[in-house]
Amino acid sequence: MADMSFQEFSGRVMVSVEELCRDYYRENRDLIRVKKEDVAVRNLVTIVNATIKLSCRMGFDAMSLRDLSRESGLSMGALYSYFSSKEDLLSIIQCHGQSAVERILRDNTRQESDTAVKLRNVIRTHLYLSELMSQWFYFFFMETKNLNKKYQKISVESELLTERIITDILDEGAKNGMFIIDNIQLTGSVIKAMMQDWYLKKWKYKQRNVSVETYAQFIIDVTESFIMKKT
Amino acid sequence: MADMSFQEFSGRVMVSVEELCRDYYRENRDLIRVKKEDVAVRNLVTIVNATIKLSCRMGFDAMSLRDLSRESGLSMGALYSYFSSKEDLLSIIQCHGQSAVERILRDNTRQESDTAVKLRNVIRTHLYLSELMSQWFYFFFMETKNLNKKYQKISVESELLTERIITDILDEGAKNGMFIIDNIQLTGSVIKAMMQDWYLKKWKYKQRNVSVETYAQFIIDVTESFIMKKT
DNA sequence: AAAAAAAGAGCGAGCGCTCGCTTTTTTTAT
DNA sequence: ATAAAAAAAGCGAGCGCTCGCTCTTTTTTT
Repeated sequence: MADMSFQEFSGRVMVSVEELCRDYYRENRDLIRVKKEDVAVRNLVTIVNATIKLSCRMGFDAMSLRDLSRESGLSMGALYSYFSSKEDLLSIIQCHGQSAVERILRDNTRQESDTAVKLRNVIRTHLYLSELMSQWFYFFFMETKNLNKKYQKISVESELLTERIITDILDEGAKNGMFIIDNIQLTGSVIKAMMQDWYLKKWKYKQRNVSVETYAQFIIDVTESFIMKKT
Repeated sequence: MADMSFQEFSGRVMVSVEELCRDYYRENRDLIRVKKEDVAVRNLVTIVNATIKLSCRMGFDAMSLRDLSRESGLSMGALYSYFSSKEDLLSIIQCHGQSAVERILRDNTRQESDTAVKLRNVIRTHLYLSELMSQWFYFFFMETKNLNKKYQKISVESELLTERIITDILDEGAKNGMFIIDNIQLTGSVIKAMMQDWYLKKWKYKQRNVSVETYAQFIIDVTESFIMKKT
């Protein structure tokens, strides 16, 4: 349900980081030198959170593994029990992180018959999530360029999927006569651009005391004024 | 004039890079070990262009000075005749680059009495410029975070100035009754966000064969549908 | 229940290497 | 011949990463 509270959302996200780490652990038991799942998952969560935090402050490239060691409280050797290279660590967070985001979005946008309501819900849900995971979203955006080709492709597909979710709704609305849209793909692109600004320019909106609810409503207003029939 | 051709624009931009380097050279004759202005400016242009090119490919941080040496055709020692540190090089490009952009924008958006026309011209001009200097704009956006506090502040002010140019026109239109706008600042923000998407997601629009003219017109349509009186 | 043995997890000095930057040598232009 | 400019060589610091070792926890034996 898209109108759920921030608290509910927040809970899901925290659970999600642990799930993400557990997924990674189970898929890579052979590479990870730590055998006990509980210990491994706990430390992975610490490592991932520390990486996101440092990367948002100084960039993943500029972050040294000694920085990460200090921030996470784990030694160099311990870190390398969980991943095989610095590049590997980046891929893990990008890949598993983005699929976690997709899962959360899917779980939180239920079926809805009215197309206009559906569009509003999707915009709001995306924005709420990007508020709660703003550091993750910022990380995804800024660090994609440092990935190898394979993971870069996955990242691009993730970007296009989000856009697709929007354009599918726009398409439905155009077909059932609820919306009037000349260029659906471009419309989807700019909606995504406006949503993206929320986490790329967080400092600006925070400084101006713009809440995510205000921003979401504004994006919805802009969108609807463009696609709804003028009466 | 905002409706000038791409060729005219292109010329101004190229001249501008040279001007930028000449300005920097004249202001820092004492620090630069190369005495002949012509030689110095020619090499500075090469260095700056190579830096932008490599930074957009791999990020400024990841670019080593040996990479830059290879790309520019100048030796390590020669490079350090032109700037005093890698950080210094970043600051030079950011600072002189952004003020060059501001100058170009000022020179190319002449006075215009009709507020609506003025708004259209500004949007189009910004987009055209960001197309011609897309690598520069991308560089400004991605590398701001690596600047020291002083230059970071300058960079933020540059971002806000661009927004201000738009909100001033929105304000004028709201006052003379041409536009109906509830939240001028947020409106300016999302216009800027949409414009920014053009150079942040260049790969996407190129892949879809969206021209900058098409995109500009679309942004103008979205904006006007939101702020113009519905008739 | 206590002691012994084994397995798991963590540590951090140190390796090879590349980085930003400097100094020395060579080339070019006047 | 002299000075300017560029190339070449080299420096120490800090990087990602490894590995020998220790400490902790669990399992086995008595």
